[in-house]
Amino acid sequence: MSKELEKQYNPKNVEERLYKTWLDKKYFHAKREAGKKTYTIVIPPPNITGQLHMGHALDNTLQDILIRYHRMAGYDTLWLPGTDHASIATEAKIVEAMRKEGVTKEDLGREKFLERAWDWKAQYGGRIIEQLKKMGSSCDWDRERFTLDEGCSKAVNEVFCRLYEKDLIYRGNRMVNWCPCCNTSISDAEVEYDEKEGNFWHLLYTVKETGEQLELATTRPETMLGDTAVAINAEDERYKHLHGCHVILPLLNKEIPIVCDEHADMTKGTGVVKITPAHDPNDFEVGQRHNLPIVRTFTYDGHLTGAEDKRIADELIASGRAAENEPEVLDCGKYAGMTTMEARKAILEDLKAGGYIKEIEPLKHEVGTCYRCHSTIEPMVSKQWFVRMVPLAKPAIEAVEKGEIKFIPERFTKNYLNWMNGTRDWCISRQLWWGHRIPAWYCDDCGETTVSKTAVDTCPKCGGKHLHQDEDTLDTWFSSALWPFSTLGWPEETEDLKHYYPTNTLVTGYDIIGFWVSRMIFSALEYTGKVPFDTVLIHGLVRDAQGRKMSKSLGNGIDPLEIIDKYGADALRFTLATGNSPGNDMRFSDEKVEASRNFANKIWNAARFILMNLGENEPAPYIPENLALEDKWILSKYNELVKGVTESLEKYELGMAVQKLYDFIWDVFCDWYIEIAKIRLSCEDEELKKCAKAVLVYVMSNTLKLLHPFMPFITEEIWQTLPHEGESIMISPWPEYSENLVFLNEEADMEKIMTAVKAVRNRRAEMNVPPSKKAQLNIVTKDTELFSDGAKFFTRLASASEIGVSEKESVFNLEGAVSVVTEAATIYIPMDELVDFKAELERLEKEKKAVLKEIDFLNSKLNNANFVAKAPEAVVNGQRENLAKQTEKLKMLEESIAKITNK
RNA sequence: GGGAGCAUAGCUCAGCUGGGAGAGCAUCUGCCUUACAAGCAGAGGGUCACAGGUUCGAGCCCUGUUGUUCCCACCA
Repeated sequence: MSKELEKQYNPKNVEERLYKTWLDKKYFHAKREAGKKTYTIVIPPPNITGQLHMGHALDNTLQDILIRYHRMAGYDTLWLPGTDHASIATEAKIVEAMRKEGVTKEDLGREKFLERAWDWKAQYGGRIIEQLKKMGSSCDWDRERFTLDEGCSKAVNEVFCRLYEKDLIYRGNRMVNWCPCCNTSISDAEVEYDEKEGNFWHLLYTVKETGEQLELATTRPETMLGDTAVAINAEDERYKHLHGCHVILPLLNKEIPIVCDEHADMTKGTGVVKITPAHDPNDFEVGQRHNLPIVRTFTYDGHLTGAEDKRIADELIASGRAAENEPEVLDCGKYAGMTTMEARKAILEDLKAGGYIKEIEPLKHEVGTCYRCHSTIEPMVSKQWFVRMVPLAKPAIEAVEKGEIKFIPERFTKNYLNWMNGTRDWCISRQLWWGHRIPAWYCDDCGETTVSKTAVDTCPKCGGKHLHQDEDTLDTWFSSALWPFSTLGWPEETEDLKHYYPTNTLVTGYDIIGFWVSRMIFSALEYTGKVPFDTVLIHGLVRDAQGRKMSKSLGNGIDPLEIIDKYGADALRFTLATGNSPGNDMRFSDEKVEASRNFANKIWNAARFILMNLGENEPAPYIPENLALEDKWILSKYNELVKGVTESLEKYELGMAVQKLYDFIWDVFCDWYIEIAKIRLSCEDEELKKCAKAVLVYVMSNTLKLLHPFMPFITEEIWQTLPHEGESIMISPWPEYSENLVFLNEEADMEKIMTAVKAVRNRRAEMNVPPSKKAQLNIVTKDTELFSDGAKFFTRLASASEIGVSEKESVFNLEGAVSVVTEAATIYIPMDELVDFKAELERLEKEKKAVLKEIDFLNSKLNNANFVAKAPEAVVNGQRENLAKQTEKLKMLEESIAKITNK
């Protein structure tokens, strides 16, 4: 038979072939269909530095589930893919690669360096896209974008110019976080705080006027050369006599003032603080308040400044071109050229020699580090471009407060609002080459700054022709912030933009709410006047089996591609989608993937079984006329499944949806329905056979559709092999809940049979009776018709040989029979030689006791007037029904007991 | 210092708006029952962290405690 499937599911024979077919048929391509509702997701663009890791795998699995579901549910669906140029991260990698060749950026020059960067992009950007495809991601690859491509760059320039015109972007000397390793400024958001061992050095500065020694403490003694004051609190009684006095800065023998400032906290240390406006954010503020000079003593690459540095700075200041807050530079003399750590050592030695150190106190403290290279951040006064955040944040806060954007789970709303409310001006310029160059030109003749979308060759102020463009590039997140609309063509009013914007769902990890989500929201509101998306689905981190973060340094990362190779993409996707709720971290282990792989295999074999029973030219799935009890039962269950899965998906409860599918397919369909269907499949009546086959095909085929978003490959492969209508499962219509498939009575009847079957199996297992040993069953029940018709189930599922059904008296000789009691029936199993009547009696008594307890409990509840009065009617009725059932069961138990005792 | 999450079976975790706790893995027993041993049929195992409170009723809501993880914050 041509339709025969292999005994085990082998993803390798399936995945690549199907993905290619889907691509060839353009199923992923969004066609802007008139009259259909749209559903859009833009991918969080992976960095071109990396390769696919588990975080991407999770993120993209969730997106693909939502996308595939909406596509089947009849939406005009777009999943827009792309990559991020990742300015600082990529540049660092390229510089590192060059270092191994002994080449520096400066050797190469900007142009050649950028050529190298684009080569890098071609190589690694392409690789990560290929990896996304291996996951089965149904992205519209015809619309693939890159944050540094022409359109996105155009959007970046447009935004920069607009903000500059509205005075929402400015340039100035401010305190920024400087990474001496990456040699660039970074934003506040990019600083990570690590706890490090350090010391508190207590230094002594001499007061010029009184000669006394003023004690102050610092964690960074190497900054002392840049001190331009010491601060005390005006209220501090200890130092009131020093107001207006000066201290002599050790080593430099320089006189600096003592100022009164609220920053000096009387309760901490000695209450005296040294002030280094050029190299500490707080001190910078103090300096501003007291008009203190700003003396820079560090170079931007983390060394102490020398004569040449001073000469350049002096020249600038002398030229009159210096901006506000332009720092002076100190020639650090013997310390010039040392790294900051070398300088710390040398300065401490000299201070010690001079008797300026009173005490060294060990201290653990949080040190700012660069989120990319983890070097210690040097706070520096530097001339940078900033985005004014307060006016931009306001509408972004309101949009979320008004519910125009929903976070799932909801608690991340607070996280977002905290971030937005606390945000300070955003430093967007980077001293890097790989990125969007800042569209600002400076006139060498008059110093005028011109910001423009296009290159400027004439100064609009003085008409001068000597202009140069700003050397810096923009923070990589500046372009990511525009991603939801720049990728759709903004600032042009493109058809895509009109059709697919605003997008619907953003799927991302909680770790970049501040970096990315918040910036997209304020950007979208400012430039497009609309929210960029209506829902933010937040997921957690994928950790290793021990719960540790996966990281390169730990070497505990699990490569998704290896998992796919070993277990298949569907198993990986299923693992990532299951047993996991929004916003929570999850642990990843091979055992979990194995369970998923087993599930795939289970489905595969269910399909094999069905196919084995089908002939050639079977009709497309349909519901036959002559439905049996079990057919109505499974159809009703299936119908509930459609409802449940759809509702869960609509509520973004993907883990819940997938759990429902797992339970239905394995426990309901395979373990019960297929087994029951075998009864008719093996009978002689062609009509009955046909009916069973039809229901099997119908339920299987439609359940595959429900599962398709989660496990796209195996579902397509099987669906194609089964009788079907249409080209592909992925463009077939999503199953709908139908009132015609509600069979509550049949469900209840089937439950009675199943409970009885389970009870018989249970008794047999307890007594270690192997399935090969068949036994008679004598069923005593009020539902004689149901159980008579259902006798076949017991033969098939409960190892029964003969079955007798009666309302009262026995059909068989019940000498030496054990009994099982359910709410609907008492079943006697004659198996004399195996029965220990004493044990049997004990067992029955035990069960009776349990039922009595239950009845007691229910009675106490129902006799509680408060409960009956206040609880919902349905709950009360439920308890009443249960009581009736238990009472019936009690009666039957008592009869069974009587039979044994009366013998 | 501020904020948030988590604490449920031996392990990993579900449990949606409060109506007498579930899954996978692991353990134990019996089965190669003609789709599947990556399987089938059973079993054992939980004071839902602790203490109060609200309620007819709390794993779920409120308060506090303990443990743990994360985020934010300029402590010199």
